[in-house]
Amino acid sequence: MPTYPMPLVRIEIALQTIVDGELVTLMVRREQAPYRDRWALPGGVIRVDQDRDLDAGAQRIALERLGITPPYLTQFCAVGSAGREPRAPHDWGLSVVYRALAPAGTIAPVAGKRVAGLRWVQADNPLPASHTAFDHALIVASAVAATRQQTAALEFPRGLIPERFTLGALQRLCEEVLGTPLDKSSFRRKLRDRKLVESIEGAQQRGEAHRPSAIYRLSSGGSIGTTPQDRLETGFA
Amino acid sequence: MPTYPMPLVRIEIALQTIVDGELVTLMVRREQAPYRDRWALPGGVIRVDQDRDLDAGAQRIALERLGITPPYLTQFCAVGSAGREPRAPHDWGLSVVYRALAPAGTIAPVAGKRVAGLRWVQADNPLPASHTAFDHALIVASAVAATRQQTAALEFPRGLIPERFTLGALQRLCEEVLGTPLDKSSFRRKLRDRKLVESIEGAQQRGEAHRPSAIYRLSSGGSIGTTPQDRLETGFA
DNA sequence: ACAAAAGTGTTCGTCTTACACCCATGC
DNA sequence: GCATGGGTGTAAGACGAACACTTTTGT
Repeated sequence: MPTYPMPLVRIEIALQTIVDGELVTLMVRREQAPYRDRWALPGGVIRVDQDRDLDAGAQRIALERLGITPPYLTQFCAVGSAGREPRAPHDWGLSVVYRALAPAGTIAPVAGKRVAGLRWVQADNPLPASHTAFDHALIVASAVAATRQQTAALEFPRGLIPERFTLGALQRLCEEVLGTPLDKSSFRRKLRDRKLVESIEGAQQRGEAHRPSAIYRLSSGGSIGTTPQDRLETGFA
Repeated sequence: MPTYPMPLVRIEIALQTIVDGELVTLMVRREQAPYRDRWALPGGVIRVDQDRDLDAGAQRIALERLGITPPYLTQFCAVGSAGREPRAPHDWGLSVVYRALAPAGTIAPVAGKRVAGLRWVQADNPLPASHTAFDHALIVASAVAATRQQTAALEFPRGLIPERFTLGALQRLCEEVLGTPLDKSSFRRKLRDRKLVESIEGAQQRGEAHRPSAIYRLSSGGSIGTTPQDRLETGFA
């Protein structure tokens, strides 16, 4: 059989976290054409000699470009067409987009290889299409919508949530992601009914100017994802 | 910059429809190694000289392999790793999986290029892993779960539903997809409340041995998808 | 008349929402 | 004491499941 020219395969990463009480996504300024000096998702080319699979490639690229190993990395979508990769045959590029989530303040990406600058972009104040590269503005908006939808359904996007937390902190986090206030009583009842969290024996948050709070963690069984990738990984649901 | 060897990029299609009142997925018998003679999703290699984008490639491959142009084709997930493509450098293959849906009886795929045989696989009676290729058994199960979840939420997977239908037929269709009976009154109330369907003026289904029924179509606004691809296409939700 | 499916209403229980209220702590 | 957030209870209402019922056709 003949061998056909292949697309250039890239991985892009939409890293989301909370900064100043708001959901933000990391974008980087491109150092090279196309779209030089415009803002894009951090990403890189897959290396078949280094990456065992797509997930491993995403981890490598996060490390190379941002100097971090995100705790939670999940495949989001793939976009591919002619006209997005001048280095490839027929200008044909394929990007597999990953979504990465990290708890507020736990992650400090630094500009790595071929990255001219970093910037947290607020979910509700996106960059105009004229300052962004490819269709990345659209992808960011879509990734934000996904994170909010998960949060609203209390399918916690694991990575965003610290190991140990108080219920108040968890509620604040959700409110920050969603950008809307939640009812305390309802929030807690849902957590209880669906057994999403479990209290850590004896642990207490003291020292604040108010009643001490119990410390919780996500319960192991809780919040099974419903994306194709989740289903594949868990052996379908 | 150096040019790296690229993965072999393929598109696979999970074509689903209703056969004999059951949700089924099409699989094909492989003519070539690897996994020769085992069952896999129909698919093919992307052609950067022919396919404008991934969607166009999926359409071309459906036509070449199955002789059909599915009315509804939506990206599902991407899987890629070393060890799944002997023809590629480092045995590295990347498959973008599409889900295609067609109303019962509207589609008659035929074995096309490099396809040794076709087979409808029932959702609740899947082929054992020992007879399937790659991770395609897992992907099929995952695609079935996605279709059922959409149906249960009355986010109709457009392609499965004919242009015009009676409410009874629509309910039967949902029951066949889900494999469980539904309550007529509840079903209709939901359709009404959420304005998912609209009746076609004056049209009636006559000639059956019972009361004639009104004819409906999906309302234009109804049932916005929530997959990343849906959001990208509609300019985010 | 009868079967068969269309189409509607009604009841009952569950889940959600919104709000009010007590509790424990640091200052 | 009092401000602050933790933690709980409750009444009103929305929603969904289950079931009974009437209507209209062809045979």
